[in-house]
Amino acid sequence: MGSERPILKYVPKYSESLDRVFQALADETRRAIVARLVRGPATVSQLAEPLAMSLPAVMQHLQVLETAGLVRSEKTGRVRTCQIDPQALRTAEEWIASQRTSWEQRLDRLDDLLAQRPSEEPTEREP
Amino acid sequence: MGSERPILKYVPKYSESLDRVFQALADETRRAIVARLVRGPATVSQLAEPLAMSLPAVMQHLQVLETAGLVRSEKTGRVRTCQIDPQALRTAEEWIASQRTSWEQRLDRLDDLLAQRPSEEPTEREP
DNA sequence: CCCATAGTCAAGCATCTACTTAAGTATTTT
DNA sequence: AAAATACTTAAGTAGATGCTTGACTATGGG
Repeated sequence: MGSERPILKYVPKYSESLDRVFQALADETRRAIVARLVRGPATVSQLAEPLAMSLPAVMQHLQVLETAGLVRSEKTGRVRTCQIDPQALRTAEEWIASQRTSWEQRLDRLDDLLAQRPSEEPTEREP
Repeated sequence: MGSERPILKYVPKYSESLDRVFQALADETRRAIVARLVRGPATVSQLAEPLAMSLPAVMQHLQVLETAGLVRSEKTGRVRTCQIDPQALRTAEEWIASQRTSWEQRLDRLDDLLAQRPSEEPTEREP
């Protein structure tokens, strides 16, 4: 109650695409598919082959990966060939990296403060 | 029936922790909490304040983040103070980076091949 | 002591997920 | 043309998720 933030609540909405990418990567099967495709294109059957589940299940995972923009695929004849699209992967990596950067910068500022004033009350608990 | 892989299917199981981290990051509210904590510790109420949901809902998100190892918290008196634990974030970043690296190495090898033999049958479905 | 604060616990509920099986539809291959 | 291959679609299901409300428990002032 102490603070005077705007009445309008901050409803996060700015990036559904990150939602989809992280959601896609949150499943081990889908990470396995990504890891496979990173080494080169593959057909649906090739992707399914080492996985302990039905073909339709694999297709559903592929759908999730495609919706997330992590994989693209193209059908030629009766064969669908899949490959990764590295852009979405980069987006996810960048979000994490930017958080880490903020964190590290903050630690640096903290170090500076502590170095300047060795016995001060820690600034930690938020102004 | 072309291939002769082992009957034993490859059941992915090696990293539940990546599951939990990516799952945690797959929600915009939780990413907002991480982004907030990256700038310094905060109490549960402070975290909840800009979010358009009930306190218990925020607690549940915090639970997810803690289980994923992204956040640690400690209760002093009646106040619980939360801070990020950057290690889990790094683990996720490293997984993504390792995939990107594999992808880039593969592209490099492909470039080499194409440079050596300019008019050969393409080894891949790749330009 | 009283009561506001800060957080917790427990149900309940509408979705969403990750599968499954069964039954298709195109394309080769023979 | 018939059979095999490579997906695709549809429908169903058990369990996980993201929220809610209501009741409850400590703590810290006044």
